[in-house]
Amino acid sequence: MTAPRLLDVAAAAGVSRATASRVLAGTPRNVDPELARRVEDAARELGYRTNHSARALRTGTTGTVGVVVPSLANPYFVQLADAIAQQVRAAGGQLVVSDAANSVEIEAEQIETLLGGRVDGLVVVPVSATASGPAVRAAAKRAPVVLFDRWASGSGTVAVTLDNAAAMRLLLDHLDDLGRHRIALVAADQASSSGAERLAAFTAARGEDATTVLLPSFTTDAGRTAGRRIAERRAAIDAVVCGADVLAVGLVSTLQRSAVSVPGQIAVTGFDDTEILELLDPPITSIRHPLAAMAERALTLLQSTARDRAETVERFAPQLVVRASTDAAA
Amino acid sequence: MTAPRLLDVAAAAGVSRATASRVLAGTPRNVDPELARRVEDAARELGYRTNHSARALRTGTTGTVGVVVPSLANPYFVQLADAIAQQVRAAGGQLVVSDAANSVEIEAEQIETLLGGRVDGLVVVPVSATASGPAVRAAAKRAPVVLFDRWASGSGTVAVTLDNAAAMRLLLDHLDDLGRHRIALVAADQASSSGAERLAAFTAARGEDATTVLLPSFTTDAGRTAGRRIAERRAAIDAVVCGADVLAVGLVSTLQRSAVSVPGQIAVTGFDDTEILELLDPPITSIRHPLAAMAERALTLLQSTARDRAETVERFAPQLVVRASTDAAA
DNA sequence: AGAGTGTGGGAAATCGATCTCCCGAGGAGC
DNA sequence: GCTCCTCGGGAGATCGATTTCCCACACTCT
Repeated sequence: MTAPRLLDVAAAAGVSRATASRVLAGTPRNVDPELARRVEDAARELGYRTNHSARALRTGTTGTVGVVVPSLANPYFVQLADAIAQQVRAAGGQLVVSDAANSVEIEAEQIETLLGGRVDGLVVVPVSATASGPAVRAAAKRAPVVLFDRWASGSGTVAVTLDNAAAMRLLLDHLDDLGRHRIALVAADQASSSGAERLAAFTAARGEDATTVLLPSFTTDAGRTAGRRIAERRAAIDAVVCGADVLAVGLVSTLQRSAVSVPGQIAVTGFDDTEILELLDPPITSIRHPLAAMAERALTLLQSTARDRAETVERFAPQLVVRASTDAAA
Repeated sequence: MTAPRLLDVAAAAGVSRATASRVLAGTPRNVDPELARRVEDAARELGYRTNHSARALRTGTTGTVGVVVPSLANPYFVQLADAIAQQVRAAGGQLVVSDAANSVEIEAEQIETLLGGRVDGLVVVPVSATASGPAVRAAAKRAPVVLFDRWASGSGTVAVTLDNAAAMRLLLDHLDDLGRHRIALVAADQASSSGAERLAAFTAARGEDATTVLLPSFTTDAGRTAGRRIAERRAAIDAVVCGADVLAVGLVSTLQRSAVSVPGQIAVTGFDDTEILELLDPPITSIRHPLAAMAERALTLLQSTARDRAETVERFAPQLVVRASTDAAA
């Protein structure tokens, strides 16, 4: 009762292993349709499944892609990983996801494990724009690597990201249109490229002395802290742009607790358009990433073995999703 | 510049491939310490990495475990998968996670993909206590399978779960101790074993005519709906037990919006102790699963090839985590 | 009819690590 | 001093699919 091998299928169909392989693996080689049918029938009858280890050994590819994200506790990264998983599966592969626990060291370990393991390529959402570079660069020598959502300097690798500057402009213009001009930014994780870019874009648009609250990490708890500070200055502010949804959720709940109405007194926006936005009343305006398109592009880049591609950053267009936290009519 | 093979290491160390393999793979066979050192040095120097495809082909095991969860949109399942990932990595393996999108059909597909793929064993959190059985049973013929967190009848497989009845008792006793006796249950997904068990335990304790609100799915939105219904009956109720944290979150936010104070007028408990509990004020009392211990047990079961083990359910003891949603002093 | 062209399909090498023999050397026992 | 045993370690088979030759046959063209 051992599993049937290609040899068994070939024998049952009365052909050689070579022919059976050509038929089942779909090698672009002409095979007599009659033989092909016999092989397929035999395979079906025997319940044949190709042995991936053997194929991997012979072809040198595993059909598995690895992803390293900063933290799976942030639902945005879960969504992101899911978008990549969709693409990978559509291509008949598997995805292995690792969590870097927001630590550059653990990130390096995870990258190492995945590479030492059995992946054809790696998609990395780097924890830090500076400190993640070396590990990624080292990894890129051993397998194709693409950065995703964030870049890391010194990585020597392409990055597929959102156009954060454009996103910030969308948000600010939207708030301006609503007559909100005293806008504060609540930003986190300046060490990440996305955090830094969002802050930079905000500062560029509103000037150095616009109110900003900088937090260490993209967590809801940090959003709470920000909420307290914003509540104190409620008189001077009529809108808050948050650098991440998780921040916005914490912020809104804290504001409401302080009897600040949203969007009545202060409008709030998030960033990333995760599902947790629906946790609160009101639902929160946010920026949607074109994750499917980005994931597709990332996988295309992984496959094109152009490993000498320069350290470039591709930016995808964001989309503004208006909800009641900025426009009560929405 | 091709990757070094075991042969190269053996040559560099002046030994045979067999010896090099014994040293590097740690086969329990005595090897001269001097030779072992030479092999290790050579391996390090050459930057040797064992080719997992070759090893997998030869040994017939891949070192990869697959997990299928009902939905990664529910943070509890993300935590659960993470707990399993920890254990698997500790054992030097990899984890592949799949999302069944709360559908029995997609679940069957994912199981099929993982098995066809390259996993040594499968951990499944079945979507349905009845409908998931056949797919699991079929899978169990091809590879070791362990159910996790929920069981499925007809699966012919062991399940490692929480003792939901005990958990419900913990919650009800806690509420009783606080003087809350008019308790309602908000439950979801009766098709899952956990949903059904929680409802059954509640009914057993409080009687058939205790207030229950049944919802189709474990989502925050469902929690909102429940919130509206509970708010209507606020006079008759002083506590609500939710069958899942995501429900509690939606419920609390809706109650508060309806000017029902928590825990003042109505105490609320969750289930699963996920991190989103901290999203709201007040933090929500919940039940913590001993996920690490459960994951460890599940992997032990996977490894013991006792595939003829009967269809049994192992239940782990829950832990009550008291927070301000029931006891404002907490 | 013979040479040239093309096409389907088989035999055997190959991927790299592991594992089963089996041999040789050194030590113990009588 | 000889036999037996133990233990380290090497040669080669093996896992199963892919892929590279290369042969054989059929058909066309001169």
